[in-house]
Amino acid sequence: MDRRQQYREQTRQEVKRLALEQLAEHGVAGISVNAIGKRMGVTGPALYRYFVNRDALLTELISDGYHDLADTLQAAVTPPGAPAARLLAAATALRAWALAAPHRYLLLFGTPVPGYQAPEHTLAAANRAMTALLTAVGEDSRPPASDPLHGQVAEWGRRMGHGHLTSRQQHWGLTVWSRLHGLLSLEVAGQFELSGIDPELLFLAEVETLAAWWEPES
Amino acid sequence: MDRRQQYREQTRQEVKRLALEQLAEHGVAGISVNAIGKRMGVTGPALYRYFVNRDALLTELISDGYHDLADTLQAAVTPPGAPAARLLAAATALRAWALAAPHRYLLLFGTPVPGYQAPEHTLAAANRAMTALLTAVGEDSRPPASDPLHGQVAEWGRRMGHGHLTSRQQHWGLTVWSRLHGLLSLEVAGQFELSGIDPELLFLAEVETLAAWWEPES
DNA sequence: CCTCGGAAGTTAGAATCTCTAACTCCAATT
DNA sequence: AATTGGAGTTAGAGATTCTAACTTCCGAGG
Repeated sequence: MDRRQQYREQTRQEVKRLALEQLAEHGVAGISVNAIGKRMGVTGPALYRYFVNRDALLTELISDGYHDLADTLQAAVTPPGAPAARLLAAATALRAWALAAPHRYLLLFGTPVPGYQAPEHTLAAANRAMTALLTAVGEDSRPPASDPLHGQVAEWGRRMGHGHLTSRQQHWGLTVWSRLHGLLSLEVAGQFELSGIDPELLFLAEVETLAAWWEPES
Repeated sequence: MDRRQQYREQTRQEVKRLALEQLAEHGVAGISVNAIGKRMGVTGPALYRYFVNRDALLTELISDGYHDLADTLQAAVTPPGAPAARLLAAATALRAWALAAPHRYLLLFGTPVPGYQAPEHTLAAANRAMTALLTAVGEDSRPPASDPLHGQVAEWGRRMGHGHLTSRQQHWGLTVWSRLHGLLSLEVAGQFELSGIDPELLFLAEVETLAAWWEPES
């Protein structure tokens, strides 16, 4: 890489780092090109050399976020173990990741950015995160189902590159994901704040319920 | 009510109506005081006679939203029936409500508005919605549990005015709520859009799983 | 019926934002 | 050494929310 390009990349990273700080402190609306420039000791318009506009910056933050989450989940499920243990590891890692930067979690999975349309590249990152979760789900000895739903899920899995799993496993993975996300998004949005209920206990109870899936059928 | 106050109230309602239109069309960022004024044939600053600031307007939309949702859920669970049927009714009503105005759903349960702090009045409305859902949950013949979690839930239920239900029922209600919200928030945020999976089937499958709770224990 | 107080609306403007255009300047490459 | 192009600057357009000062006008009370 060219020396110019190195500096350029360095600056881009610094912009994103500061943007994440502002995101953490003041939410997505706090990500201001002018403010970031000021923090870098530079005027606002200078940054338009590095990002075509504010949305492009946000898009890149989202994309990076998906990749970071995928790495985290992948690391969490890498040590092999019983499915229930892997699920617990993945769920715990997911929650830790979400709570470490709530605004970033919401940036990925909350209210979508108005004009934003996920580019190919981002979808791939999102898929990596999903695949990591499906890895945690793993085995399944149940007979395959053949609803219309399972057909759609199977087709989706083929396109996403985890067609080797049964559609039941993939559906189960989606269910795991949506249930964990349900609790996490409520927690991160502060809905439990005044309730006196510890969201962690709620979360762990849900994980336990999910883990029961692998116990012998009744 | 004074005639002046009548006009005033009428204007306030019109502002909120237009705000909801803009919300539906362009998201929360599209709610602009100036734009609403223009649509009403009035300059922007005129509206500050009716709402102290933009946040106050948003807050009122949120509050109204909770009340509307509570009414909807209450109506859905009013015809008595088997628990599973009531749950299906409530879940279907909730989904219909969310899909009828996705941006409004996100306004209530998505990324929180930056400076926003729910006023007492809003919490009461939110509680009404929760109570309607708990009504759908209804009976339970399981023995009570005594985790720390169930203690917190029971305490919360007492404060919220549904202390007559067992903590298990209340916990179950929270679970129902978070699972439905998990799927709905993903659907409303457009996460299933390119997957080829029909979110309704996913939703109904989850409702079915929830309904199985009332079947005799294994 | 008539006055008058206060509500409602206007314009002007401050402070913020994103983003464009034109310009300067410096450094690396040729 | 000359040139080219990237990086930064200032100026400014067009938004935004919101305040302040001013005008107009209507409903309520005498």
